[in-house]
Amino acid sequence: MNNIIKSHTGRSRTATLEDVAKEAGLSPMTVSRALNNPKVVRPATIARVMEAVSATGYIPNMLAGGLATSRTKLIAVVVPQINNNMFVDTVQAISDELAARGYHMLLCIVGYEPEAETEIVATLLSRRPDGIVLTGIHHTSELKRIILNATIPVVEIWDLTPTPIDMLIGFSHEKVGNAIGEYFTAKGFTRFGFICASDRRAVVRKNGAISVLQRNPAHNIKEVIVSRPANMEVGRSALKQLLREGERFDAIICSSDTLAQGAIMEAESQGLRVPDDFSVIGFADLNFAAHNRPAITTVSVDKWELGIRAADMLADKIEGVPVGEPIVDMGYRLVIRESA
Amino acid sequence: MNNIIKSHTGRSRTATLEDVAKEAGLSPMTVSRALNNPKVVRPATIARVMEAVSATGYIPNMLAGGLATSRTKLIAVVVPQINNNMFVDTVQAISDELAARGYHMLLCIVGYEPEAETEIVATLLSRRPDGIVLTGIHHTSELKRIILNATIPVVEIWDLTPTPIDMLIGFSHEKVGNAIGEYFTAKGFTRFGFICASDRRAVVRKNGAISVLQRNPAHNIKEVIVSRPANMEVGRSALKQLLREGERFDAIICSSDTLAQGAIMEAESQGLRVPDDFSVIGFADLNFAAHNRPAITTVSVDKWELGIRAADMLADKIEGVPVGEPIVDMGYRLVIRESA
DNA sequence: TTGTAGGCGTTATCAT
DNA sequence: ATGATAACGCCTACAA
Repeated sequence: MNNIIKSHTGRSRTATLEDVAKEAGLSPMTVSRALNNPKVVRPATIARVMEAVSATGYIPNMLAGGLATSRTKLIAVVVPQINNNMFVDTVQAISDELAARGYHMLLCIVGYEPEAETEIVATLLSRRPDGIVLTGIHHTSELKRIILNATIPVVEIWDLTPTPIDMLIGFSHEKVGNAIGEYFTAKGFTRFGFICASDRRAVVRKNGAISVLQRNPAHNIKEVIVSRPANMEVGRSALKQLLREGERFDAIICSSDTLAQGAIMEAESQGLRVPDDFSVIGFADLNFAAHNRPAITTVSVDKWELGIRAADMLADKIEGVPVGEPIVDMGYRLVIRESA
Repeated sequence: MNNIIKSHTGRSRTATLEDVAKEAGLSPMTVSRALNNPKVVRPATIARVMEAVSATGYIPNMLAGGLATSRTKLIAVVVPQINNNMFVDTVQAISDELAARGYHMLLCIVGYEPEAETEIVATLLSRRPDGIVLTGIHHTSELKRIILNATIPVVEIWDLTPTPIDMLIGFSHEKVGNAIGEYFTAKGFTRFGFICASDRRAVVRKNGAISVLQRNPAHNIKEVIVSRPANMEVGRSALKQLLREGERFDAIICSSDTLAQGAIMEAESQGLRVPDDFSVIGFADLNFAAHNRPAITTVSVDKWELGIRAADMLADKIEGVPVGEPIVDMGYRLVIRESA
């Protein structure tokens, strides 16, 4: 198969619609229609086109197509991190669903600084994506301005607010925290240690829990804020720190299952037993939580479904399919296992 | 700021170079140069342009730019999965490095079937990426044909072969297996259980180990091949399966640290001690391996550095910077900790 | 240092 | 059902 076209300058280039058209003895426009809107083309013609396509090794140029139609079939996805287990499921779900609907995913990993996010999104928009997924609800006003100006569908994920930029799917971090607080209040616990990542949503969960725990006058709370990444090692050393001064706890409340796993490891390495000596609770129901020893009590959110639905909301809106509620509360589930 | 331009049809559109040019009283070409090649433009002119840019809210259109220059500043990255901990570090490293060099990342998660990969890469090429990262060295010949025809720089990662498509950075899975086999041979172990993921590279590692272990006539090997995803739960149930018939082992060889962690959990839940009752070894040195109880003995590869260098090789080649060796062996390191 | 003309590869629109 | 023409927004190449 000879599918490198020699241009008149002698340089080889990749085949274009026009090359295919020549090969098939048709006009470029007919070839374009055969490829994108076959219903309106005679079957025999389509066959000729297909033959010419494989003869020339034609691969459509979506830059040109996008320029002509203002539709790129590109979705930009902006997340703070992917190597912390929190967002990978959601990202993979978004990717899967978008692929199934004929979109490609431009993935941007921007860290936790709104300013960095703003700068990167501005460059992203120069790709003219059909839609954009943003993590969280806290963005610079500059970012909001840029996005609104681009008049592009947006889904914010992983948080909740009555005033999203456009669409939103997530859950209330404050209520997650409240639920944890209520669970331990009901148990009559009073001495708490928090191991909290230094990101905004983790802090909201922590404060949600504290606001409930404080209703009990006997409450006693110690906090350790850990820097990212919130991995197991960090969980271990945070617990070490909490335990250092001989303090005793009823429960250790961690802002992720990874930190909880680390805390449990550290406890056991100090000869303490979870939940006998104290309880440990995590967050997110990461894939190991149910199978840890002890199995980790946690608050579960359906990260996969969240991604699927975010992708669908976006694709629906782009394609003019009526989107139901633009604000979706995915809820959460307190999953009681062995550790608390 | 009034930055929505009304076109003559009355519809609002986003600003173009021409809008900026009008605003600044210059030609579009001068604006383009001020933005992309400021050295050749008078500073005062640049200032006028910048003012007009922010007055109009101009965001460059890279579709048009890419069409004109045949350079997109886009890199396609193709990986089988991201939610198994194996590839996330590498992907994030690639993303970081590409961003630093002014590229965006089109991420495709294609699973483990070469045919699916082929199909998706074909659609990817219609974005005219400047380069492409492929995971592994096993691709369909169709894929190779398409890619060679596109004459686009390629880096294959996470494996080694003398005959890559273009460039390559990775390590030898067979040698990783050999190293594990030799380690246990030296210990005089003879009874082995393998917990192996059903992916091609994992199987190569396993066979690399077995080929060494078999030199000892007394060897005794049981295998469990687990289906993806290779998470902790799967590791637990695989060990359960190995132990079911009362069989005893000297070592359990797992194709990832995640499986190893699961195996250890299961062992302890059955009252067995690692490494007292048997050793367990993993692979990849995932972030929890060093901090597990017992700390997991594993084979470490520098996943982050691999990603950085893959991105750099690609960017260098694209930009005409001389790339050194097109085939880079990242090597591996047997990290002996507590579990074996 | 700045401007003009033409083309990158596709599709919308109007014509046949 | 198919074709011709004119955008889409930018940049290369040449001109001033």
